[in-house]
Order: sequence, then structure tokens, then C-alpha cells
Amino acid sequence: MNNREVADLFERIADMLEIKGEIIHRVLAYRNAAQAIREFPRDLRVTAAENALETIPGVGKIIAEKITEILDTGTLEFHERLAAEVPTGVVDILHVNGVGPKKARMFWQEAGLTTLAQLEQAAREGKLRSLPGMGAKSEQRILEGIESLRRRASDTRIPLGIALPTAERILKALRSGTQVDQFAVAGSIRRGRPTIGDVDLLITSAEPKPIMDAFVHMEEVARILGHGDSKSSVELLNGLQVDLRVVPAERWGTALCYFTGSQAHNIRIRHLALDRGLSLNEFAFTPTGGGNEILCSTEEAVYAQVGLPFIPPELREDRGEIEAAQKGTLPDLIEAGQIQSNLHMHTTWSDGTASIREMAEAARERGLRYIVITDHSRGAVIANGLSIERLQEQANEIRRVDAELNGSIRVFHGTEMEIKADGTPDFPDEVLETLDFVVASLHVSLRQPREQVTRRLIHALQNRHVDLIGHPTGQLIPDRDGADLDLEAVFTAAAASGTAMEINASPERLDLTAQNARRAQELGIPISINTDAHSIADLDNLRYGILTARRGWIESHSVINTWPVDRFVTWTRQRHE
DNA sequence: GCCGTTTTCGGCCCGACTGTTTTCAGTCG
Repeated sequence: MNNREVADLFERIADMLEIKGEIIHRVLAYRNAAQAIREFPRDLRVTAAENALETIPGVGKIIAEKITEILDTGTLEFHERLAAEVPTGVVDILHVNGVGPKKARMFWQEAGLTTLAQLEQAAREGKLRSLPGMGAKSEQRILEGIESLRRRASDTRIPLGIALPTAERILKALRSGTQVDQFAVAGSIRRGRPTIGDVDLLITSAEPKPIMDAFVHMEEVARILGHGDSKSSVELLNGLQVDLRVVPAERWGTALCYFTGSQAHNIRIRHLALDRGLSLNEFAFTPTGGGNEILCSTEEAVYAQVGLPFIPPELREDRGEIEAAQKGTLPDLIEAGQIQSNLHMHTTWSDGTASIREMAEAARERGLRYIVITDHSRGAVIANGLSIERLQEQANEIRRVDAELNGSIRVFHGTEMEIKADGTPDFPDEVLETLDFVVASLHVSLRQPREQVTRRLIHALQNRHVDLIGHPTGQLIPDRDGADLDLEAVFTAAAASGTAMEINASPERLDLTAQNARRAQELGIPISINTDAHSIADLDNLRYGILTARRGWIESHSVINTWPVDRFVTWTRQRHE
């Protein structure tokens, strides 16, 4: 089992324990462990072999033993026992919006409902309203919840590339015609997480009521989950849940911190506040011994109150940012404005939609100084990969466009070369050495055994013509896990060869992940942030790559896209010699 | 079940909203 499957199993255990009425803190312990495992940057199997599972925060002796059992046997006896007791369908019922552990248990124990279908039928027939605390409205709510659950079952978390533009569009709509003063997208979008559970919007306004009304009556709202003066929630037609909160301007800082999270980060900040005799919530600091609230209208003021400099939202995951802030060693994070180049993009020569000239001009409009055209190589048949002959023809066109643009932006010739299933490069050395820049990527046979797929990448890294490994793991968001790679071995090879590793900015890739990129930077591996654009519009995906890099603590000195063109040319020439 | 510079016990976030309740329980974030 991989990390995600282990995490899912613990999440399931937490569900079943909660339905059983287990004390909430034991339930939360399993949920915390599941979350920690899901985000753990290393392979659990390796960590288990090192006997280091208990170094994962939230994993103690007992859960470590359970992880070991799962990894050794593929099952967990504790889970089997629970599963024999709590029907699977009751766990499904727990996931219906509006149903919590108490109701799931009541439906099961009092009404004998053990599947979603049974619950749905009972609600339709009006049989739930006789149960305590239930009425006609709750039945309706449950029916809607079941429908929503089924809608979400196909696409669980929403990619950042959908959630962020949606959030910005809603804020823009709310701001026209109403009295919105300050506004922000908070939550995991602001932290740049690759997938989003729901959208958190925060505003200040002297007159919130009309804003709330406008919000719940937007055209794209599928249903209203809540509608109050300070908080409203809706579900959009695309399944995304959006929460809108109105806060007083003088409490903007505490509220924005609180709703940006992460939860783990907030808990640490609260503890720092408690050390100073202050309790902290979304409204204010309050002296624990009594006394007046301390209000913060900015996030800077919140951090200052606990003796810290401002911590950028992308770092707020309790992954060392608080210690770094205390020591004054917060990273100087990469910013979009520092990016001078895009080293991975496609044109109509392979599977892109724009010409070389169009891509170059669009890149120039976005402030870039140089680009590399990297169409697919011949092995990528489905993507109209270039034969050696077409590659040579393309070289002529690129030289021509580069000359025509007259230095306003430089255009270089590269390839995104297949790393074939047998590990051999798709072009021979004598072809590669005619190119300015070579990206090598895995597209096929990602499900090969760990040793084999790892060997393929290492082989590519040892080719002196290869400058960059594109989207190293091959993950697709939210559907496909990356290849089962020994990334530590891959990184060791990359550090030795000086080959760059990509943070692919396409919102469906975001690969390397933030945590893997952070590790790569630690090892001194050059990082490259590229859009892998297949169209002009895709060039705007750079923002997702920047967010991911910042989440990975990436500083500008690690990113080869910040280099002026001379340095880039010198670097590639030296590598190819 | 986890955790620890108030450490081996006793905490672990709590407030808004909803629907049912006739004063509050359950859910959610």
C-alpha cells in the first residue's frame, strides 16, 4: 500500500470509531495521523524500514505499529474488527452533508438503515421525520446531501486551477454594486494547495446584508447551505462549496490568519499566544487573565503580537516555518516577477494550438525575456511528436522567428524528449547536440516497478545532453498518482549531474510537488518552473507553479528561470561540452 | 491516540448556523 492508501484506511477507521461514539479525541488522533501520512513527503515503506515512523507528527507508538502491520500484511486486524461491526454503508451515510456521527448512528441503530439507498428511500417516504430531532426539512436536506455526495463522488477535491479562478470571479461579481471594502481569498487556495476542498472568501463591509443576499442568489449557485449575517455558504453548479464571511475591518488580520490556516499552523500560533498569556481566535487576542481584547487589522500585527515576522501564506503548514520565523531564517521566496524564461512549451509542430511566433509574442507580452520551444519527440506519437527530419525543419523556423523578433525576446530550440519504456532516449546524441536545450520526460509505462522506472529517470539524468527532467513523477491532479519512484535516488543522480528538475506549473500536474521541490533545493538541484504551455492561455498557468514553488520554500537563487539569457546560454553550453 | 520548557496525566478550538427543540443538539469548518 502507498501513503495515500494507508491514510485513507486511517480516515475510515476514524469514521467508524466516530459512528461508534468513541471519544472524539481518539477519533481526531486517527484523523490527524491520516492527514500527516497523506502529506508525508517520503515513502512510508522507506520510513518504516528505518524504524522512523514515530517521527511523523501525529503518529505515536500504536499507530506506528498499525502502519507496520498494514505495510507487512496489506491488511489491519483492528480495521477488520471495526468493519465487521459498522456496516460500510453507514460510513457512506456519515459522508452525507448534514449527517454527522450521531445521526448516522441513529439511522443505523434506530431505523436499521445501513446503505445510502435505504436512507434515500426512507427520506423520500417521509419515514425519517418520526426520529428524534428530525423533521421534513431535515429529510429534504438529506436528499440534497445524497445527491451532492453522488456528484462529488466522481471529482472529490477540485483542482486549484479551477478553484482559484472561480474564487476570483465570485469576488469580482460581489464587489460590483455592493459595499465591499477589503476582500481576500483565504483557505487552502491562498496557501496554494494543488487541490481544494472548498473556497473561503473573506470581506469587510459596513453593510453585509445585501452582499450576503447577492452571494446566495448568484446564478451559478446550485443550493444554499447557509445564509446568515456574518457567514453564508453555497454549493456551486460545479460542485464547489464556497463560504463567505464578513468581518469587521478592525478584526481583518486575525480573521484572515484564522481562515487562511492551515489548521496545524494556527494551532502553533495559538500556543505561542498562550505563552504570552493571550488566547487567540478569529476575532482577537484576549488576555487569559482577563482584560481588553487586542484587535489586529492586519496579519502583520497578528504575527508581531506573538513576536514573529510576517509568514507568507504558502508556508503556513507547520513544516518548520514558525521555527524559521523565530530564528529570522524565513526563505526569501521566489516571486512571479523574477521569472525571465519559460523553458518548456509546445506549438502546432506537435500538440500545441499556437505557432512558434505566436507563443513567442505571447511570452513577450507576459514579460519574459527568452523561451525554449520544446515540442514532443517522435516516440510521443499520440502528441504528434517530431521526427528527426521535422525537428531539423523546426530548427530553421525557430532561427527565423528568433531573428525576426530582433532581441525583444529570444527563442531557443529544444525538445521534450520521451524517456522510452526501456529507458533509452528517443533521440540519439548527434541529434540532441544540435539543440539548445533538452527536456526529458516520462509519459509512458509509469506503472513499471519502482526499480525499473527509477532506473529510467536516472539513465536520463546521466545523459549529458539532458538539461531538465519535465514533470518528474508524472502525477495528474486529481486522478493519477505519480510513478512509484525512489525520488531520493533520482535526486542524488540529479545533484551529481547538475540537471534541473521541473516544477511543472500546469494545474493538472504541479509536479514536482512542493515538498519534493523543497527536498530538491536542499540537495542543491537547480529548479525550473515552466508552464508546459500547449496554448497561449496556458502561459498564464505560471502562477500555479509559483505558488507551488513558494509552498516548497523555493528561493530565486535555486530557479534557473530567473537567470538572464547570457547565463542560461553559458550554462547549457557548458553542460553539453 | 498523541503529546510534553507548566511532561507520564490531562488536555485536545469553539462559534455560527440550522432545524428542531420550547431552551438546545447536531453539524460544520
